Amino acid sequence: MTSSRTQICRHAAYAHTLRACQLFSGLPPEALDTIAQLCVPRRLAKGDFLFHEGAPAEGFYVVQSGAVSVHRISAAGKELVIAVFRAGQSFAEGALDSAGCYPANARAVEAATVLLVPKTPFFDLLRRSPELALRMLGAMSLHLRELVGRLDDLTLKDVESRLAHWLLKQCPRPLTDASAEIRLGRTKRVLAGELGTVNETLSRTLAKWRSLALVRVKGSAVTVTNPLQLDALLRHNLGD
Amino acid sequence: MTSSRTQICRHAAYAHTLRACQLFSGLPPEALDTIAQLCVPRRLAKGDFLFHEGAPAEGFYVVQSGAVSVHRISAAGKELVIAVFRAGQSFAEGALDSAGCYPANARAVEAATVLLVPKTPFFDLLRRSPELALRMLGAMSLHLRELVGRLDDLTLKDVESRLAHWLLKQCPRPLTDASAEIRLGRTKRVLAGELGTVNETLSRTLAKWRSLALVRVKGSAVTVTNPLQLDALLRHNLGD
DNA sequence: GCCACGCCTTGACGCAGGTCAAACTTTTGT
DNA sequence: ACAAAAGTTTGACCTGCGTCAAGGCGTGGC
Repeated sequence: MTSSRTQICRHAAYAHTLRACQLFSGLPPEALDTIAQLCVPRRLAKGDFLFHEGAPAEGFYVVQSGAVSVHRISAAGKELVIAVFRAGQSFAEGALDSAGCYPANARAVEAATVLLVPKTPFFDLLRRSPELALRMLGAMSLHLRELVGRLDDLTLKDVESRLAHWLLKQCPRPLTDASAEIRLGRTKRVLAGELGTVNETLSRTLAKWRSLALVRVKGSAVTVTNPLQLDALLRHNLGD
Repeated sequence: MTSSRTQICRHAAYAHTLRACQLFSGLPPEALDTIAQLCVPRRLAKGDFLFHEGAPAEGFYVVQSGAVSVHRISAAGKELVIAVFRAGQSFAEGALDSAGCYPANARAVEAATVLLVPKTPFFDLLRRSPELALRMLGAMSLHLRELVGRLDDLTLKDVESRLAHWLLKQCPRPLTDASAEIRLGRTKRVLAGELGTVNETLSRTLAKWRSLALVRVKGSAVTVTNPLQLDALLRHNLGD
């Protein structure tokens, strides 16, 4: 039957995606296959929601391609970006616990394909494979760390520092004076959101830096003329 | 030998503490005993550090009594409280992963006793007991949720709303007009820290509410005269 | 080509709330 | 019990940044 053949072919592709994922890399092939059997693919156009806050959790996800933003929306209608996940990353592992509701929204910020790993069967798998469970623990621990990082990004630094920090993270070699062009890959309004501010403030900050010759801006590409200088500014803002 | 007797007695006490902990409650007694065997007690005076950011992780902890604050210190020397843990709660489960460094500091905000569950032997236990691993996953997932909650607490609301929200969480029956006395159980400075502000602002907010007869304050006890009114104020702050 | 719509930029303005300082109160150690 | 230390309150001040509004720039439709 061709259908079973395409089936097998799909599963092989899934297994390949899973192997590329931090969470599962290095797992024995048969384990990957077992997990691949469970996976359900989801294709998302830009802007599509994968799930909403409070919706019953079906499982967790692995990104095959594109980008998915996990965020919350406040009562006042403002959006807080918790994290953006790209190919090879997994998210919503927290959905595995009993409560069974997603605590945030997920929406594709660009066209994306993801694999859903359904909760219940995966749970059974976990029960039988401590090794896998340990990996899940590792992944969640990592998310915990990143979340903590985001927390003090948002609370301990002013907008200027956050932007400097973000730009330096994108630089290939941040601690040299080699100028680097950075394609934002998103609208400035969205970037502002990720940094916990609004586009006007972002614009002003870039304008200020432009006048100091720290950066050059052309459309949605920012050239950091001298990463070292930017880093110095960052340190000065914090340490003083 | 008396020493072995006191040993056994200690372990029994540890097991008791563990059972009282969300993470382990309902586990079969022999499992508790096994874990209790591993535990190392730590006694902390107020202000003592349990561990520092970047220190090699020895394991995770269960609070027996008192309170421990997990926090980071920014380059500028400011302190961000990530969470405060009290009797029956466990923390630093993230330390179990490979990296092996604590990502934050832990300090007793009041005199406390905690049990250290050392990483390596507990890891072996996990490897043999999927059930236990699943519980750990649940616990971490919970922490993840709380952290997310903290994230938008800190970013989406103003201080007044955060305090209102916090007080309402402490009310036994938040959506009635039954006045409730709330013992803060911590210094106001610490509470301010947990809310992401400073004591002056906290003080001012309470003063404002006092003048509106929303609360009465006596020492470190706050009486919410009418939770419904406070809730209305909260909704107004957000929704409008 | 031209219009319209969305983005980006810049200026003006207001305010929540952090900092500094000074007085008062409560807790703690001896 | 008393002094020292820590916590709390209040006032005055200042600043980062969010909001509103007005104009410029780029892109796609027709």
